[in-house]
Amino acid sequence: MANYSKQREAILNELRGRCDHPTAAQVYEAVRKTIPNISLGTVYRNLASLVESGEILSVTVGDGYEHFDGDKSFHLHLHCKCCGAIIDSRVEDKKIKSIAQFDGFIPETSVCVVYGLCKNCNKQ
Amino acid sequence: MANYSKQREAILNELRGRCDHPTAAQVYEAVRKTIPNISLGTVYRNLASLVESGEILSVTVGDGYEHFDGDKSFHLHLHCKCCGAIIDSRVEDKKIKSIAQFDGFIPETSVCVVYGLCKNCNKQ
DNA sequence: TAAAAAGTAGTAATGATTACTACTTTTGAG
DNA sequence: CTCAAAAGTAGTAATCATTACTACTTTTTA
Repeated sequence: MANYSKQREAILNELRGRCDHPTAAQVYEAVRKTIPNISLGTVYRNLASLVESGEILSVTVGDGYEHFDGDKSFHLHLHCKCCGAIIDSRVEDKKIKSIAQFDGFIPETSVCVVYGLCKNCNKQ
Repeated sequence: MANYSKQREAILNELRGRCDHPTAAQVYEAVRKTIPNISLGTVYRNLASLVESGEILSVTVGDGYEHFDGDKSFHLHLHCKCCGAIIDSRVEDKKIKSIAQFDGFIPETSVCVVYGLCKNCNKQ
């Protein structure tokens, strides 16, 4: 379905090689060092297809940008409303509420979204 | 800080009186039945201020719209990639992975974001 | 190895959201 | 009460992250 392309490989490698949550524009800037004439549209298209195929995650925190995460292992994203940081938190089978004690972060609200197929759509 | 306005009250009531996750445009259409000349910009501004004050939640599932939730109690949002439905799931102190059995939903990936203040910003 | 399928660069267009302006409502001190 | 400052609103214009489009290139496969 999805053919190989060096652009998509470079985008995936870039995301897997860093532990932050870059935006499309930030991925673009980074990949340009390897593929100088890559197009921003190509970055957007490949990020979307990598999210679609489940190879990366899309993280939205309400700052006006879509963020991308090459780490699919389950973890929480602590978003500081003050500085805008997105901090990874691994709760490893503990209850979600236990994040209260994580590294001094003061949680206020949380939103969890699980992506998949609902009962009806799974039947079809 | 935030003065009273009948527009914001109507928006908050609308969100608390329904159990889905409407977009700004859907809230606008609904509130227009009560306040016919309310402005779409007013809806956006008040939704943002209600999120800011923690009275409602913003839920993003990657469909290009910001969704709003008047129910602040902790629950998961199951987003069907096929029909686009956003289904509430109350796991009530259970482990996140247990959502696998929820009502026939087939989970594929999940993204949890916790909003609050990081250690550094809490100091200041 | 050639043609169909998929992908790309570069640019134009889209549209959800935000900003702006003149006007109205709310608030609270006098 | 009352009136001015502060906050909010309607209506419209502007923004800008993201998507669509087109001519061209790369990948796939028979």
